[in-house]
Amino acid sequence: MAGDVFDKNCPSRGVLEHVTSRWGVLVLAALGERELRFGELHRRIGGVSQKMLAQTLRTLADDGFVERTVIPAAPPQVSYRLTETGEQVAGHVVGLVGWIEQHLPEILAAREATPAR
Amino acid sequence: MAGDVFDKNCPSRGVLEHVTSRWGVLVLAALGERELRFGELHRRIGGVSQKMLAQTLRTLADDGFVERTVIPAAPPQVSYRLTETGEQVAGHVVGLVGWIEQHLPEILAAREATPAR
DNA sequence: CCGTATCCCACCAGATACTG
DNA sequence: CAGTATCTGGTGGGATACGG
Repeated sequence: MAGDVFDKNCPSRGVLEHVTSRWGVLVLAALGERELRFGELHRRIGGVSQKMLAQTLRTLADDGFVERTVIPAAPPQVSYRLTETGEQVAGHVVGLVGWIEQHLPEILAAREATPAR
Repeated sequence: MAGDVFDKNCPSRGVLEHVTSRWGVLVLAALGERELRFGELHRRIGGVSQKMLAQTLRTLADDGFVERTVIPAAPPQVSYRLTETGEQVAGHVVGLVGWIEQHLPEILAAREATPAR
């Protein structure tokens, strides 16, 4: 009943791609810190367009990782937070991202060492 | 000196994209189990083309996560294994992938629950 | 067996403009 | 503020064929 990502027809592939998508990772990492509004997310995640942010939030919401809350007001406010399962995936993502940030120097050093190509 | 993935100009972005790329995740997960030859990787990771597998292995090797070993023989053998830092990233990736495989049922259930769009 | 070389295209994603 | 609409192009990635 569990998935197998090595099987090209397994639906876990899709989920994995949503989570590890270019902006998906960063959205999960950002929401892993705290609940954020659309505009806050937009500012927090450098370089993301409104279009891609909205699209990414939608697929993550569809998979049940993110919850969207509309606060009726003028101007309107929409807030995003992780669901319970969202917290769990985000935990793994945050761990991965944190590791990369920490070890960036040695990775860049390895790249320098790469001979001509 | 550490990276910041939320900064669009930080090089950690590039590393993150290599690691979380469509095939990068699966290569790391596969090599997390054991050292594998090119052909074995090709069979293990369903749906990957030779081109993308070679390309992915190259960028992961450049970042110092994977080591390529040529065994002179006829027919030639080329083996891939994780480096020490590679073991560490792969650990996080394996954790993430494993979580998704385990919780696939509830994620799919959440999708079903998604109203019309 | 382990790749590289070419060709080609879908679609991901950016830019810009517009709306409730 | 929080999006959607439209247009457009770059590139990730597939198919096929060939070479060491």
